[in-house]
Amino acid sequence: MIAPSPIRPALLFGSDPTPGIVSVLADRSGHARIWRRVDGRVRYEEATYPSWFFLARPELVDGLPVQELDASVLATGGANLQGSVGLVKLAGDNHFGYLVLTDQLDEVERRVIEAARQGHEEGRFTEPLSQLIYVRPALEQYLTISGRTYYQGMSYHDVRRLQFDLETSGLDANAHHIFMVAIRDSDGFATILDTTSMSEAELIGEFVRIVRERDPDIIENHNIFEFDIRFLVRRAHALGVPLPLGRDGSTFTESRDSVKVGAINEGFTRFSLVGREIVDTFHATKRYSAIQRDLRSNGLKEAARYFGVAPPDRVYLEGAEVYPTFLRDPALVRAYCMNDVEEVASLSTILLGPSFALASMVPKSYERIATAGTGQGLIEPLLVRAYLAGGHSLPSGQAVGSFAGGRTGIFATGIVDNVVKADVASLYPSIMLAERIAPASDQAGAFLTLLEELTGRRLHHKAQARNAELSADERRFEEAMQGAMKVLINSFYGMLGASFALFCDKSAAEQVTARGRDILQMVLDGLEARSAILIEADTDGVLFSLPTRADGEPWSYQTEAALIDEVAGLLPAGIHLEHDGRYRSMYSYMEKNYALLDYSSDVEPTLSTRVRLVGSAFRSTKLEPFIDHFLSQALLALLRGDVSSLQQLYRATCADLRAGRVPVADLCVTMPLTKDPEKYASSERKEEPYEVWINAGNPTWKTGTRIRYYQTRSGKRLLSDPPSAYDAAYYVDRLRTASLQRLDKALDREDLEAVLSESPGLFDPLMENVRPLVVKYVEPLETATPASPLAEPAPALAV
DNA sequence: CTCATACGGGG
DNA sequence: GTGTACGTATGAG
Repeated sequence: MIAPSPIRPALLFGSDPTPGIVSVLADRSGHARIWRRVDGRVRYEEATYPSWFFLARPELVDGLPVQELDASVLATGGANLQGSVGLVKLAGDNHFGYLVLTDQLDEVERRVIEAARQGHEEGRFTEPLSQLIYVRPALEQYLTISGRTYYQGMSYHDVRRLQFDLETSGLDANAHHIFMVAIRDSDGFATILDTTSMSEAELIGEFVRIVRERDPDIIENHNIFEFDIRFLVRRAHALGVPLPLGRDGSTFTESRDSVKVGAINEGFTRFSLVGREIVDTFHATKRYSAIQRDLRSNGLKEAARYFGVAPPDRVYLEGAEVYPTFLRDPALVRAYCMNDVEEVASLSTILLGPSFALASMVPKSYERIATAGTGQGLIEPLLVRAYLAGGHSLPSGQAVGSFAGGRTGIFATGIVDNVVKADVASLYPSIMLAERIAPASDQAGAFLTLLEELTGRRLHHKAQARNAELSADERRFEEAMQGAMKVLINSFYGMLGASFALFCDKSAAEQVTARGRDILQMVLDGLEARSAILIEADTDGVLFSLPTRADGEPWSYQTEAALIDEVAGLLPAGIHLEHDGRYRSMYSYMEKNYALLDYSSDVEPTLSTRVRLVGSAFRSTKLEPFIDHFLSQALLALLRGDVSSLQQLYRATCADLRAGRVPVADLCVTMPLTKDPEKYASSERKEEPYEVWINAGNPTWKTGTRIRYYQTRSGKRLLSDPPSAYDAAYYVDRLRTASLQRLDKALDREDLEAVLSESPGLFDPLMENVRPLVVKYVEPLETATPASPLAEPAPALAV
């Protein structure tokens, strides 16, 4: 545990530093149940607290036993209500001018809603209910008014995290069964149960016993909500096995919730346990890849490889192969299943660390912070806590509508060398601080105070994270704090433009983006004036290329940094331009779609580690594997300026195809059958995967079945059927079409067609003479993205 | 060509 | 009562 800092601003962490809270359950009658982990042991405590809500019209509590209270009771978080309803007149003239305190929230809220309905009927006021009362979930009420948060003084190593993974005979809990479960936790426990030595019911019972014995604070897996828990609950119910996994012996509860992925809210069914937090690395992965566009799939295996945490001897099995493999080689599937939970443990360390640290600041449960948006999800609860403690009236939210966003544009496509990335550090927060831009409704001045506090503290934590005098655990704690603060700092702007956020302010948001566009333009002008070739700009950063030096020497980091410093000198005070990466070359394909080649590739030109494919155009998971592989190799050759290699590669691939040397599995597409047979039959509309499956003599299927098939001369054929010769001409054509499209911007059209030819043509250019193409747009394709107010600038996750 | 619909993940 | 949103691939017309 980390001792609380002596200067610990309540604005950021809440006023009560009670350490070690790992879970809380609060009800609407003012009872809170608290689990704390102190020195590794879990203890249970209870507390009482007043429920609260903000109110716009005091007459809505007329007829209730109202007791007028002074705002000073709020600072101490207490009020002795004893059945009465506390009413506090708040300072300032924001919309919600009153705070109501009660220990019978159900009854009081019901009465207020009834009074509102009557008021509407009698025409005394017309505001919708949301403009009359502002009420939060009970758990947030407890944390907000008590000033407590989760995980004070804890590092990610101080909580016990348990990962479990089911292996099943299929995806449908009504038709399939569980045959294996792997369980591990962050304190070194690991075990595997399977049906070679017990029944499915015994396996579930044993799983329950182990989880209760290990008593984890956090339970994790990849797609745990949509798959593992749902499947477990269904099978346990069918077999009559109880699942008392909560800390009070209760079982899962279900609720509809949503996870914020980029600008989007995705619905999901949340399963919850009393006293424990449940988080999903699938959600975390999706949230990451919505921002960082070079993760190609959100699947566990792909994500683990991407973050470099896949064990070197990792066992890979196709989903459909898992159960058949278990029947003949259970040991192999045990290894596979244990690899899964190990990867989940590593992924959550990387992706959920910032959410963990945020939970020590924001008055919400960790599991909800892990799915929350940034503006309304993180900043608003901090401001509401500050307003509540300060006894200040609260503004109400409204629809914001669209407004002009960041400056984005593409200035050149093709293959460019000597590429540098520069970006303005924390552009929007810096603008808000430099220009003192805050919501007009922030009468208490909390917005900029918090932002300033966070900016200063983050630098401190960042420095401490590199302080060699601290222990490894302390340094990890410091790193997590600075990462969490970075997320918060980048979230302030998002709240301004978020419709129905209490403190939203369209005009303030517009001021920020307008100033941001001006500043980026200054950067672009400054770079161009110094002979840089602009490639692409997006909100707060720019990719540009430097022309080959007159003396033929390569550019060094130092000269690039000096150039950026020069341009930085043109910018207003408080705005910092930084060198953010350098690349040997780049293939600029479309806006936000490009490939980058590291300088280290000169030494070691290997594929996967040296070429970074960014953007959805390169992401398509539906390509046949051999095309996907070819394109990566082709891009590597192009980025190295080696057109002959590209041609050789193309010809070799075509020759392999024609000679029947390409394994059929590399030619297959993989498609899911997501509709059940009845639904497909009634949809009237023919879809290839279903037709292939039916034509192969399969009248029915289970939903979720994934099939793989390839093209033969006589039609599509399933990989699982007896093998047949594939249609080489078809695949040569597929290769050519896909390559012509993806490499279109890299070479002149005629050159590209000559390079991608199977045999030499009469008028073909010599490969030595084919030069990669660069097209500069005279009129830069400039845009001020019609702002989706929710598309916040990437709150880059600290990884 | 344009328009409409389904998909992302888990065994 | 507001956020069923994003970008892409496929099939139908």
